[in-house]
Amino acid sequence: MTTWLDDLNDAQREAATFGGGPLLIIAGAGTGKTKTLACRVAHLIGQGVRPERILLLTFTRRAAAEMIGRAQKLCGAAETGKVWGGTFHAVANRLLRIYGDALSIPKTFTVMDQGDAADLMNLIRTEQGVAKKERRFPKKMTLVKIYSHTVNAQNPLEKVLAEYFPWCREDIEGIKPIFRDYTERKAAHHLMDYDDLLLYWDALCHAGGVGETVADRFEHVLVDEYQDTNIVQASILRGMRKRFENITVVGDDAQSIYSFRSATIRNILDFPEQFSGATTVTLERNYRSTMPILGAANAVMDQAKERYTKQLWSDRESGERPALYHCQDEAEQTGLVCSRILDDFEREIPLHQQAVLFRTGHHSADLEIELTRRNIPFHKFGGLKFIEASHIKDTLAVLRIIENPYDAISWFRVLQLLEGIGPKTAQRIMGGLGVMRVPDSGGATAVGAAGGSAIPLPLRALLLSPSPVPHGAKDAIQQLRETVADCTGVKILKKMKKGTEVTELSTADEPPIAVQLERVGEFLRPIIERIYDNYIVRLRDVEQLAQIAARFRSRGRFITDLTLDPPSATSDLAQPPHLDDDFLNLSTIHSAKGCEWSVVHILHAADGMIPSDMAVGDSAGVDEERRLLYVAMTRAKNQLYLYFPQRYYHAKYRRGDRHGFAQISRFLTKKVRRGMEERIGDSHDEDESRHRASEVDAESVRKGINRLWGEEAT
DNA sequence: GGCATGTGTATTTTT
DNA sequence: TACACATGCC
Repeated sequence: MTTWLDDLNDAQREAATFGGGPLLIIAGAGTGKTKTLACRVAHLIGQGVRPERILLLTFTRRAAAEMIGRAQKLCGAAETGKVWGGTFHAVANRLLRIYGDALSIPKTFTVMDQGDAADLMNLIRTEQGVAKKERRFPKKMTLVKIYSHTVNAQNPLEKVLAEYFPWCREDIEGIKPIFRDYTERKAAHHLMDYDDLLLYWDALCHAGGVGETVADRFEHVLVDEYQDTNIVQASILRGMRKRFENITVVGDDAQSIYSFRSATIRNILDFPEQFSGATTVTLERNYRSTMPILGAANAVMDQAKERYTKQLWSDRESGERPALYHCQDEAEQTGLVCSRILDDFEREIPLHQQAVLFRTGHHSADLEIELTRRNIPFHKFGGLKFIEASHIKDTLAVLRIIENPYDAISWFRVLQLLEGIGPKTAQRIMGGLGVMRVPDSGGATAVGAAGGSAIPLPLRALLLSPSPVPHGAKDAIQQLRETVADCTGVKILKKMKKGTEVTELSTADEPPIAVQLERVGEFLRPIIERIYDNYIVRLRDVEQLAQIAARFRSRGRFITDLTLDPPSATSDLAQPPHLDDDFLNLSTIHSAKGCEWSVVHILHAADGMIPSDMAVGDSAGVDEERRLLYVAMTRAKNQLYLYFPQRYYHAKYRRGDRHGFAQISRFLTKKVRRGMEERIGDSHDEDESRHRASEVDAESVRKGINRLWGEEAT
């Protein structure tokens, strides 16, 4: 028997060495889920399963890489890296590029992120003129959300509107044709949104013939974070398991926090029915947190009406109780967090063992400023991403029209960057180039089979002919033309034939991708300087993008990888990573999933923040916010701090006054707080906060006095 | 008609 | 901050 199995407890070992057939592992927070799954992979390989016949579906690429790495260490097999690991979306992309032919999907399809989807939605929305009606029509983002909900939950539009978007119910007749057009256009322009990746994978594995081929590629399928999968994903798994019944899913219903992405808890609850003969193993022993932390987290979850009963326990009895700080306002919260972090750092807890968690990306804005001021280095996960910045999208759009010249969204974006070209002219030009014309053979091979030498139609048209361009934009178009030519290795030759000038194209090898990006950067520089305020930073970002690109073999891989697995922190881009650097972690709670730290700080434990007042409309929303707090609390190993700023200057609370008083999060009930140590965040530790305290106005002084005999803001 | 520019406003979470 | 919408300019 392999010795590493001795490290596992009984339940973990049962799961890791389970023979075959469907297996459901209910794994509470910190119960060694990753370890168990990694051991299972190692065990399977040890049993002679070929690594490339194992499919490991995780929530992020990072999680897959970590598990495969751990498995490799355990079983020592060099080829462990051949395990297919990644997110559902990334795996779908990989399979569709191999087997897409069967569904007439062109190999060079472009993956759209949510922003791209919104752009396309907006284009159609404007064209159909629905926006002009007297009623306010749903905005592009709302349309994308409605669409995504509809297809991901496989729910009729009417129901989705009634249930999640009741204020858009009357617009249903306007929405229908937009969605129809949206679907058609994606096909015509070789575009796939995130939902398509799943839908086509589902179609692929349920198709006769090719479906068996795809499914038989894998002997074992393992799925992590199963509580956050949706109906389509469950269907994919059924399709993938028509012959081999070997499927393992791991999850925790108490940590389901992605219902906004149509994840349904039913998948995990109904697993035994969907895969008959399933064995269930429950992991209840928590190895992560001290008992006081676990007790507080359990007390939060005890408020939930419906839940899978499992009692997490830990033998880590010692340790402080979680602390709840009542602060005057956000400034005091910021000061306290900084002091605590530095204190712990002094006590030799490195920064990377500490994390600050919050509900939404901008909740950390004030803290980020202060951290920067005090020279405390940090990485931020979640929130606005590098890739979503408009100048980065501009850069990628140029690459994308070269990669997939039928990508109308990217053309539309790029053309409008040129001075003198707005939406109308852009569309006219696109018409002239033939971007809107679907290649005749209908897709499967039209672009792919053309091979390296032939230039796809729209590019050819751009390089050769002066399509209808307003005079003012002639120069700009010429710049674009030269950029595209340089990036594709095409030479534009002007020759005289029979007295008239003829333009010819000669193809050569494409320059390396780093060179292409440099060229695109050159093209964009004057544009970025013209249209954006803080262009210096943005230009630097574009340069940084070129650095990342250099790591990729092909332009296509680079573009797809960036949309499917965007760098989650700006610092992911720093290259090469300095391992000895110590960074504090800032993260949205969603992005903190699966992580753990010695010390965790949770900001803004106020009603309206956690739970977010966007989510308190129905009880399901409130339940999910509660689970969110639970996830945040259970990230902590040794110390947990929560902060409740009582006063907000936010406009939302403004009612004739400059500020408003908040209420403490409804989840921090008396019972929960009994397990915590409540502290008034005053100025015992630092000059800084003493200084702040002296600035408070009379009202907060009275407030502060009241707090001394326990009266709370209500 | 179509584009550039200015003003007001609403902002969750992510593949 | 980025977007939607309105106005003014060519």
